[in-house]
Amino acid sequence: MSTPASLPSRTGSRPGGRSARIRAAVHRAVGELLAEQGGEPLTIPVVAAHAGVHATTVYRRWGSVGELLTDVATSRFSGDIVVPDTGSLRGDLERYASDLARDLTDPDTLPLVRATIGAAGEQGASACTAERQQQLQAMLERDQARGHHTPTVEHATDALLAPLYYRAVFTDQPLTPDWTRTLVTHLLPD
Amino acid sequence: MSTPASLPSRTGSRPGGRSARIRAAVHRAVGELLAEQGGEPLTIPVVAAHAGVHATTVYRRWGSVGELLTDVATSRFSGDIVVPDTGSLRGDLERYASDLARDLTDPDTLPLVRATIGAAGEQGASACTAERQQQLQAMLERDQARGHHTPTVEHATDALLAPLYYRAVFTDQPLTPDWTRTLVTHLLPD
DNA sequence: ACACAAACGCACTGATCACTGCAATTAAAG
DNA sequence: CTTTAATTGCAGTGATCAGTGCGTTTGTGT
Repeated sequence: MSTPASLPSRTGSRPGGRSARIRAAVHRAVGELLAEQGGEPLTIPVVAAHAGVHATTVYRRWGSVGELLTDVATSRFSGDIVVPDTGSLRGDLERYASDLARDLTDPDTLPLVRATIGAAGEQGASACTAERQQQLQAMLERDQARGHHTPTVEHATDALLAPLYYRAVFTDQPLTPDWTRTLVTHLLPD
Repeated sequence: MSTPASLPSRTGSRPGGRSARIRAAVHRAVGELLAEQGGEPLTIPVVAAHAGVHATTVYRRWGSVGELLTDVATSRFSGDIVVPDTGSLRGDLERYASDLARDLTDPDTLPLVRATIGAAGEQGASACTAERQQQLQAMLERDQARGHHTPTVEHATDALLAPLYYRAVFTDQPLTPDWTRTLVTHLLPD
């Protein structure tokens, strides 16, 4: 899945090779096209042309726009947010919710999420949120290991992830810092 | 926008006319095609053929798949759930959340929501949730008129609508009755 | 019944899309 | 350096899509 990092071969699949460069160009093209003309249907020939690559290459590597968007979403939404470690669960969650809100506010993010959901269905949707779920679980388990009373992953998902994604995807209301703090407060009333 | 209901003319635009019949057939075709082959891109010629209508008609009446899906979602998600009146806010919300959960669990609903979001962006997304927001607000205002301490629409949206839609759209977890009741309990701890 | 307007069916057209062999280039191994 | 495999570029194909002009049908008003 990911490129091996400890292979100092002078040639080949190091992260500047041709294959990797094309992949990056296509990913960038998808993001730019979605940001520009968010509503219009994304097709492979258009993406390929905008990336300076032949459509054949895109067809062979990704197959369909759904798989392409899933791939773009997976790499776009992995590693972009780090799990904070402030010492307290409240601090961690406030920081994490704030980071996630900023991420979702990025003008490029929302069109990508919407297009991925539309073209790749459940697979695409999980590509947008899979890592969030894991990160949230990591923070909760760490707090539980400290011997605290910790809300379940299910409850935390309902109280934090769900409102953030819902407001971003389904409404046009802004994801303000005050509001994200309120979400954490409702989850942790103590 | 909608057909006038108080015009008892013997002919014309009563709800069985040709125009209305075609509209219904196209709407039904969209639903069936999305339910069958949820992932594949929906095109106007395919919808028209499946509805037994010529593609030209669909192009002229709706213009694009985005507008068509927005129209389908709007009529599909309006009037399908009635605001309950059990006498207490908790009863109303539990009933309403349960109805909404059942609605979102319908095999035809989810593909429609996802496709509409993908093809019509923010406009499509709001077509799926606009009425929910109003209905929730109606229940809250009615309770407030009784002189009770009522949560804000914002809080209720975060605690009910958001988890329901998030779980349906982004995860594969089921929307069980127990879980929906838990959502209401977390919103109304008294 | 008649005239008028609106909506639909039909037969097209240009453009784009998804896809397929084949040659050329590039990367990896001996 | 040579060999071998994988990836990409290229040109071309059938199929589908989006859109247009025109005749016909359907609905509305006089």
